[in-house]
Amino acid sequence: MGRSPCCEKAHTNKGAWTKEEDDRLIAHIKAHGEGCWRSLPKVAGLLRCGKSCRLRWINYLRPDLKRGNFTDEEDELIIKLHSLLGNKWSLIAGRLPGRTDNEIKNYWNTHIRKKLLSRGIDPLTHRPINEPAVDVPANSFGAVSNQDRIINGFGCKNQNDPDEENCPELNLELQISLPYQNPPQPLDGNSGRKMLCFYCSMGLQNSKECSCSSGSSRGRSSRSSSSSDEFLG
DNA sequence: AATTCAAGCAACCGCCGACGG
DNA sequence: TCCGTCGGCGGTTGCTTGAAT
Repeated sequence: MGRSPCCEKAHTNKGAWTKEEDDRLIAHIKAHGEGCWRSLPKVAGLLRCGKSCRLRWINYLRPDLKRGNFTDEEDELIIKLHSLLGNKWSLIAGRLPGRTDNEIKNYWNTHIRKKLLSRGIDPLTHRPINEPAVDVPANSFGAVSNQDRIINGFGCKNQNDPDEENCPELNLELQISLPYQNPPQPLDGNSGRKMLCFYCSMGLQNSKECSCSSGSSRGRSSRSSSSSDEFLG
């Protein structure tokens, strides 16, 4: 007695998607929206598993996807988020508009891991590689010490009292907020570039510590709940 | 020019939690 | 409360492409 398969595998295509399949999927979603993935293939006339359709749409066909290389800013943001969240790719992707969890996961494994290794940082723990081994759980999420945060450039220690946290906002007690979208950003007077404080770069515009601005409004989706609205609240 | 190897990426697999009956 | 279904997620696989020999 195993779990029933997600679809009838004997009559589904696998492997790379053809242009025709893509077109069918796009046309169907444009006409009917993202409805029930399980029934979508049948309705759309696709010989594909519903999961496969969903993956193809989310990772490749969605119109709001940002294709192309990652910027240095995106690199650094991914590194910061990974040090805080671990391999929670969907959460990380939520902070990078136009990027998908799969894309970020692949990018991490192929580029950022090497980048960190070349800096002498263990991509798993975000610790210096030659630092004496400490008892670190396999999952680095939650295992990142204050020292690590300082090492990685977002120290939150109170300089006067190392035992006191200055950043209650970084209590990532698994309260998830929605991806922030285009918060108001002050301009750097010299370069004209938009400068974000750390809190904004992490999507924490509502943070008391935010030095950029206040009162920004953010988009909401149907999945939001009153508790998850208050990220780190 | 042919072959081998490695890197990059799209797609698949299986597990888990949420939800509804 | 239990059970089945579904969507979503993270890990992994395998194909494609380009570099090296």
